[in-house]
Amino acid sequence: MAGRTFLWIVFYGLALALLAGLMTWARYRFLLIDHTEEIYGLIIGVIFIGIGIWMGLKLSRPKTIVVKETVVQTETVIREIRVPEEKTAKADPALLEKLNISLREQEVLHFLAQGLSNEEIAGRLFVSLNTVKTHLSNLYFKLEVKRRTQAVEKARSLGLI
Amino acid sequence: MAGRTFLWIVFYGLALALLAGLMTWARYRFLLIDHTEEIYGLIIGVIFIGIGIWMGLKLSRPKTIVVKETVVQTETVIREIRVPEEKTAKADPALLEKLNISLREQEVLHFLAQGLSNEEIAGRLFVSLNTVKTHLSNLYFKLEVKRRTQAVEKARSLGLI
DNA sequence: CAGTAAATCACCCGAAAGTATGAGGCCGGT
DNA sequence: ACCGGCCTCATACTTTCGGGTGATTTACTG
Repeated sequence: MAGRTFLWIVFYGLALALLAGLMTWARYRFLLIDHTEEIYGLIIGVIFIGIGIWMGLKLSRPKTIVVKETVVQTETVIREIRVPEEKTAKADPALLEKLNISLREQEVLHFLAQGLSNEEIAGRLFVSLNTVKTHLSNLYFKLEVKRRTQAVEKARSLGLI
Repeated sequence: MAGRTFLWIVFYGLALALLAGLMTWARYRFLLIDHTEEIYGLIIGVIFIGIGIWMGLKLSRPKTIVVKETVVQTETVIREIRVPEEKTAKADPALLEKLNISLREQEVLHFLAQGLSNEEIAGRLFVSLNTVKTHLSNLYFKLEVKRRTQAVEKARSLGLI
């Protein structure tokens, strides 16, 4: 993702230059107006923060996950590290598929089992609280449970955790 | 989500306020200088580029997700080590005493781990909902957790379950 | 290209969970 | 007899969850 980030920075620079030019132009254009600078500062601020946020969201989207041996990726995976397994070591392959549990849902489930709140999960996954809720709802449905605690129990008993 | 969006808005406001302040300051500070606006532009650019980059990095920070025993990450190598968290195996005797967990609390914990709701636990123990809540509160305090899911996790890692 | 699935997010609303505080009864030890 | 721990319950209030609905974007597939 480094390359992409770099590109974005370049893009940023260009945009900045453009805006600087715009400001200079505006200076002569609207010389009479009073709080020109503040206004343009605000506009620029808004625009740039907007760009920043949008950018961040864009960048954070592509997730890479490894399930079992399979690497599912949307972006570049630079390195993989294998952490020696201790236990667990079972039941994932067809089970997940059978239950139709998506990647995102797995991630949510994972954090759920750690006792994180929805808010915290949202933070970890860089998505909104509402999104987490949606994933959870779907997860509950697929696991046929009603509460998060039950979901954890079920997942545990199924070896999903 | 309301929460996060709200945060962003606040952040927005703060950033803009900061900017406005900076500009006002700069205005008096460099009143004599000619290219004031360019300087503003520069400052603004720097600040917001900073913000943008920070956001970009934060949001695109190599996330490491552990599914099963495998860790994948993008970019920088940050090792995520799964510590078995004590894994005290069994340990009930002295541990319970050490944690000062009473009988009733143990029972509640037991049902908690099954994914029962407070209402259901109250039903099983033939006490009121409020009583269950009280037990839970005390339990949370003794386990140093905030939520039921965490309590279950902790109890599990401590071998209380 | 239409259809579908996944992922994202929002808003509303009611239910469940959790916090804080107080209080009364019971029991064992000093 | 008093104290402290445990169990019980209540009231009041805040926060978090979960359900329901709808919408958009992206990507894959027939």
